[in-house]
Amino acid sequence: MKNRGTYYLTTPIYYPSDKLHIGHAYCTVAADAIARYKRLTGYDVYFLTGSDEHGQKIERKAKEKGVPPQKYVDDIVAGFKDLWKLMDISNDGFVRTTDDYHVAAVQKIFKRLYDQGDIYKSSYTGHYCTPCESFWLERQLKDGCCPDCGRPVEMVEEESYFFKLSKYADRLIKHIEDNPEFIQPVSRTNEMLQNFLLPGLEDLCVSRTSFKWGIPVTFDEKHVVYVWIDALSNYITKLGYLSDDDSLYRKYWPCDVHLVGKEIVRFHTIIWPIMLLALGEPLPKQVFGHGWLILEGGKMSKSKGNVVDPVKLCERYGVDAIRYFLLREVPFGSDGVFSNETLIYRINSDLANDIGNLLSRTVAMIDKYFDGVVPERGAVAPEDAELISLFEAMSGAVETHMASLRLPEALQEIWKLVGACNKYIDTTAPWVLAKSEESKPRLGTVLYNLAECLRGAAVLLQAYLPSTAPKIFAQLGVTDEALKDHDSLARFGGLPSGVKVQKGEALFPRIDIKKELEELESMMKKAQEEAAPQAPQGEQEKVSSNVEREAPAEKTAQIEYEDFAKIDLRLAKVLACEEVKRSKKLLKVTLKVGGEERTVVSGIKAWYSPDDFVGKTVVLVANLKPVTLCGIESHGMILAASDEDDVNLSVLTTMSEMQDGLKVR
RNA sequence: CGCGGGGUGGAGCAGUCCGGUAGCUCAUCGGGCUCAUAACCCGAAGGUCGUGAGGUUCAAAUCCCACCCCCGCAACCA
Repeated sequence: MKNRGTYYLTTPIYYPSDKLHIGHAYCTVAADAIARYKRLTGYDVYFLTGSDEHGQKIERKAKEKGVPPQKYVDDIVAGFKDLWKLMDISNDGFVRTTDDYHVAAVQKIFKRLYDQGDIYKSSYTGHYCTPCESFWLERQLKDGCCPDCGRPVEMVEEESYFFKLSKYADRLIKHIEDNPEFIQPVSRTNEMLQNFLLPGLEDLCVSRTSFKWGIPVTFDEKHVVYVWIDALSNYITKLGYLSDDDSLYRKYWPCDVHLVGKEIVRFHTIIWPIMLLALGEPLPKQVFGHGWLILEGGKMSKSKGNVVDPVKLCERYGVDAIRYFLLREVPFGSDGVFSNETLIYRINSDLANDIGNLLSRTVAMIDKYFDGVVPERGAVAPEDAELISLFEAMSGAVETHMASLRLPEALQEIWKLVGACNKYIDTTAPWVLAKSEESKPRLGTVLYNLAECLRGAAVLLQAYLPSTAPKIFAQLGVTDEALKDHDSLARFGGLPSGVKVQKGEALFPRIDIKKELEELESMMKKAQEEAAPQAPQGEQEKVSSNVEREAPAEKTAQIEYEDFAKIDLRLAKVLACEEVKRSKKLLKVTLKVGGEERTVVSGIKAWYSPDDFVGKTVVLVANLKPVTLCGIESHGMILAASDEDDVNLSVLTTMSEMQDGLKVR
């Protein structure tokens, strides 16, 4: 096989605050298919995935569980590795940000950027807004006051290190403009330029003192390195960057593709390249932002959660069925829909009906008419020629699509041949040929052609369905490794006559969709009932991400009556209500509370129109700290009840008419 | 007027840059075949291409204008 050079690709490193969901699986399976394809076509591939293990959220979760953070992440990351093993992921490396080499390299990178003046300490001297609990940079202030609430800010000392993003912005803009391939799909390029790069970048906060679970800054022990430098640099630390042995780095960098979710394109196309520019290293050739798997019906995720668990899906339908679905269903650059129904339709039509059945009928006929021995190939009839040219065009067509990472289209090319074979059977009608001895040679040719086409499809399928391809080879009696090689696709006719086929199990059993959906339905109900008492550890409706270190919801503990009494609940009458412009969620409500009039901003626009409200009596948290939302100061909070997914929401009111201003207790 | 993407037969999409028979997959209906996993093959029905009896043109899904709706990102569900 020819050697076409190196190919380095990565997935994001996932955050082990929870188990992985189908979206992570999607990204990793896509990367795996690319990696396998590149290996198949003669590249020296390095495929990296991993885990991003630091941060406040992990620290907190570990504490809740009562285990050290390291132990906590060890357990979850073990689960990551199990999943990738289950899903036949062929990664060459797995980077953990708690690994020694990573920690050491990050510290060196941080120090280096500091030494050369790209990272500087800025002790936020001054601009803290107590009500907002926010620090502000000098230039963010409005007339010297908090840009959020407009109050004066206090001078408070809270130090942090900053990275001078703006210093390299011009160079990055030029690079992006000169290299249209850099951000894919191209539509994202505009988004990055227009929204972030051209308006001007803020310097980036790259250290924290508010938590400990991170990589210490060597020259300032109070600080740990914040997510950006810690997580993004994984792509080079794993290759030995700044270590004693950086041979992998020298071999594989710059990266060919960073495959990332569209939500983190920004970090990978702005922060990461600027880090590399500052380090004087070459930029990755491409950052590809894939779409999401959207769960059908939007936010019904938690109820579906148990089925969207990739482990459960693989157990139920088989790894390759799930891989196929993921690779086939999400179009280039946009989102795909996941539902049990679409999944089962895909499995049935493409896998069971088309390719599975094709193999089954082909092998069965060779069995029946030629005692299981692949027959000789005779003269080429016109309908054969058509099939053969399709075969010979296939690998090129797949290559074209793979070059721009259009995986669904690549698969479709293979299925074109599969479809043509099914039609070919109909046209040639082997069962008719079998009736007379004189058409036996023709029958042999037909069956040979079918077997050879299947072999060809299987060669390419090694990249996408790594456990199915060998099954096809086995049934066709293909053992010679050269016949599994990509080079063998250039010319039709590689399969030798005389080999024995081996009828086997159906590749993909057909699923009875009605029964299956009913069964899933009842499973779901059961799981819901079981899960009900506990806090649901939900899937997100949008999936795939790392670099998401937000504070989690706390469990509600019991409180004393005195605690409750601190809350001043009052009845309030709605005098006026209007929509807040430029806001999807907010209504501005004017309330009468006893003798007092107040303005409250409430996030209920999705459920109520202003007219619903005027004249109603609502319950107000009257002694809540005021905040500014969308430029309007809100004095208090209106109580409302809502279900888990915020599908239904109702504002609380009184059963009978009561005077506003009255205390609620 | 924050930035971007999108509205095409029942569903999901292609076609729009470079105007000229509206195409694909799935579902539906009819037929064919029997090698095969009730699979496969052929055919049919089904579309005012978001709206404006708007502009340009011999000709608009495609170009121009106005408006409506959806979905992301950003900013705020106290």
